[in-house]
Amino acid sequence: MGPDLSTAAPSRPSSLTVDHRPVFHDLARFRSTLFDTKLKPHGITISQAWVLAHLWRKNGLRQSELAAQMDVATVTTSKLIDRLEGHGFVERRVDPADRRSNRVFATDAGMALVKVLTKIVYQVDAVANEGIAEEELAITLRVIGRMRENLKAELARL
Amino acid sequence: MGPDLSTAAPSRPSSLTVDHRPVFHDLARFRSTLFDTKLKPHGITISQAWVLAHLWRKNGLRQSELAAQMDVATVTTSKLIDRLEGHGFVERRVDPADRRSNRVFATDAGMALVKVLTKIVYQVDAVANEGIAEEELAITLRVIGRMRENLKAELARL
DNA sequence: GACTTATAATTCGCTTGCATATGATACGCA
DNA sequence: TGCGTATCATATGCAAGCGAATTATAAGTC
Repeated sequence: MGPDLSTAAPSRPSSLTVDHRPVFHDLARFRSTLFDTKLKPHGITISQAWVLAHLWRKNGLRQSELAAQMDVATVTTSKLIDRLEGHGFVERRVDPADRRSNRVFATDAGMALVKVLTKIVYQVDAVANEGIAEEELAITLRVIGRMRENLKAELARL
Repeated sequence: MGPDLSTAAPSRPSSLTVDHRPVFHDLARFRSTLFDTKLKPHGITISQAWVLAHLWRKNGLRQSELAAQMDVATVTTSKLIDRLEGHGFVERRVDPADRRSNRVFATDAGMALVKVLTKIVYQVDAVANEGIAEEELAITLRVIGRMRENLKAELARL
């Protein structure tokens, strides 16, 4: 006889409280799928689009800075940039001051996509937030942010 | 000049409200990483563990039923089961009543891992929920669940 | 100046996810 | 009975993550 997943009553709410399934994981997956569907006509994916958003705020970031800002491994940004570069949304230039580094610059076409991303974020949020009270939505976003920080800190500690 | 991501003030809270980064995606990623770290000594990943949790509730599910319950493509379960089977946590038996189907059965070793999973879920939640009021946590979990349903419905509609 | 150590990016190999195509079996209907 | 259609699992190929190993360059130390 295994642990009783169906009647477990934790002292405080946990992710199992919802329906004993990985809600956070599912939610992120569904969001990504919807984003990718909406972005497909523009030739990018949601992960690639976030790279452009970072470059929009500060163009010419080094790949390692990009990785740090996105909390992602450098190898991940490396491949994202490969694809963005392949479509002409971004270009790599070796940093003359440090020849190990690449500076990544969004092209005009790349910059234009940030506008598209912003619009689509609101579209996806509109779908996701349907039927949720504004007050509770605000609480949720704050709590989610805190959870991310908690987990990030724990992973850094390991 | 692109859209002003830094000062956009939507009429109601959106995922951009937090810090203009993909919080939901980050959160799921961090959770998975932490889960996989904790599960590694047991020889499974979090995705594989959820398969076992479903079999714990009803052993002998068909792969397509498993996929439907997990809201995942059948090809995904197929490969998860490959790996679980390779480690002896699960076994496939052709359904005598429908020779197209496989019935998937968790072994004793597989069943034992569900207990481990449950414990680790509470551990990860404990980290994630640090410093969050119980009332707000409850609201968040309910809201997250609703968001998942909203997105799932939209994806089904497309 | 030579040596060691640290950092930047990439390559390789792995897991999870998707879409699409294929082969095998089941089912419905004429 | 047979034929078309639907369903189950898998094969293939792609994107996004990760860790570990590798190469090139910088930086610090003796």
